[in-house]
Amino acid sequence: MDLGGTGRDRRRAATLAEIKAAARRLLVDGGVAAVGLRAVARELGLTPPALYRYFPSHEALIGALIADLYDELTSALMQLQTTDESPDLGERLYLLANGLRNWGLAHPAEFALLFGTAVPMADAADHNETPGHQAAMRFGNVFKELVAQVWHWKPFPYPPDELLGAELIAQLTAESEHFQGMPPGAIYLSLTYWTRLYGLICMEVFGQLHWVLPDAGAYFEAQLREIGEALGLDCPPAEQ
Amino acid sequence: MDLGGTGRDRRRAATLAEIKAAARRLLVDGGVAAVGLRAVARELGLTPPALYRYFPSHEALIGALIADLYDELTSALMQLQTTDESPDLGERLYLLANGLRNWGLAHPAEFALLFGTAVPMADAADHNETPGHQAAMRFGNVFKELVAQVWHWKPFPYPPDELLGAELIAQLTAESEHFQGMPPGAIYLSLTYWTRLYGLICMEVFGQLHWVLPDAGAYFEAQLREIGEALGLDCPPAEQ
DNA sequence: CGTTAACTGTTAACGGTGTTAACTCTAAAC
DNA sequence: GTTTAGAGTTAACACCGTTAACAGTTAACG
Repeated sequence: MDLGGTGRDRRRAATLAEIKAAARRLLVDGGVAAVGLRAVARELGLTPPALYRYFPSHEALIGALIADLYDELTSALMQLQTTDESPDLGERLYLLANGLRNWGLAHPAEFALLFGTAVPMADAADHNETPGHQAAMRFGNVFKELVAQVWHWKPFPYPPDELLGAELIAQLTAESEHFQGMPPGAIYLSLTYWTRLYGLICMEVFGQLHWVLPDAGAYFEAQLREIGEALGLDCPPAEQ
Repeated sequence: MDLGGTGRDRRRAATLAEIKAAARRLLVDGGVAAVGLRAVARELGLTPPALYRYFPSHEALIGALIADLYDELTSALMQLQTTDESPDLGERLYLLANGLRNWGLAHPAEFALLFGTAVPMADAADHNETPGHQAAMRFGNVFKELVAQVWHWKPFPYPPDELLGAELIAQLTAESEHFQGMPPGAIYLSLTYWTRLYGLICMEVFGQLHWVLPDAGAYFEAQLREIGEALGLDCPPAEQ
């Protein structure tokens, strides 16, 4: 490791990292609104226009921050899996779910930046190839791949096609290649797992569950057990 | 109705309504960021400081807009129920769920303002008695009351206490009075219904489902059928 | 080595925002 | 008919993202 060298591009990379670190710092205590171009510049003793040598706009800076956060979350979840030695892939899914929740609870501001109100009316069909979007795809693939592994490790029973309807089956079949050849009914159950997990964590982190449950931890555990059993996984029972 | 009278307080109420109408208009095409104090003033030919005769701050204006939107959504959902003549309360729940979804899809900007990234780090325990919060409570009560009516109309089977764990049961029991005396297990199922519904609609409206399902309508229908059956309700089958 | 070019940072300025203070005018109140 | 409260104005402040023109340093090249 030859960090801090005198090379010019290394100095550039260093200040670039400092910028993103300052942006992260401002994000943590102050929310998304607090990470402004001038605030970041002020944080490291620079004048605002200097940042334009590193990012073409404020939006680009936020985008880079988003991409970094996605990658950080992705690698954290992947490391959580590889750490697990047991061959029980269901347990890995359990670890992934809890890992995502714990990350969100530990970093609410970052979580809000990544998952709060994403593209209400942006061009969805268009090829928005922003680095943040690519990082989000890599993040989504972590779940996709694990759930496909779980399926091929121990195929779980899934609802019959008649129960889901022809249109939904058609859509799910089109996505089969992205799920390593899983049948549409199994993809449906996997999607249910993801949807419920995502909704639960968002509601808890964003505080929309506090007005009915003071501590959503026990509720989350119960829900996780429920959706885990829907995938034929045996989960740890609730402690009495 | 004596609208448009020459009274001074009536003139005040009229311009107040105009302000909120302009804010709503800006919100619809442009998102939350577009509804600025100066933009609203510009919209109705006033100078920015004039608005301070009606709202103490920009934040208060947004708050009033939020409260109005909550009330609009609440009354829309309540009217949807009272319109239903049939004694099948399960169908009313189905109507409520679809009504919420349709409102979100029809008014994505308003939906994002109400349900996107709410209070990531705000004081939750403190008595934040903003009009928006009160309106949100009234909105939540629509679901609470209907689900309690459904329970007393046709009690549905619920998971045994041992399966949920002692801690969760304790929390749910504490909320029993808000659910008209429903047992904790039934409250748990009701909460599951709300959680899944909320998560589903948020993901669809915010476009976080497009990258796997082009049209989430069929998926929503299937999920609604699933969580409806969990409450012992017979839902319309999927059309083939 | 000396010159040139690229890069990093600066200052000054523009238009935008929310907000305040001081002032004018009009319409209700006594 | 005088007084008073309210609605609206202008001017200004501090902040924001962004751009243009300029200075200093540092690498590259003949």
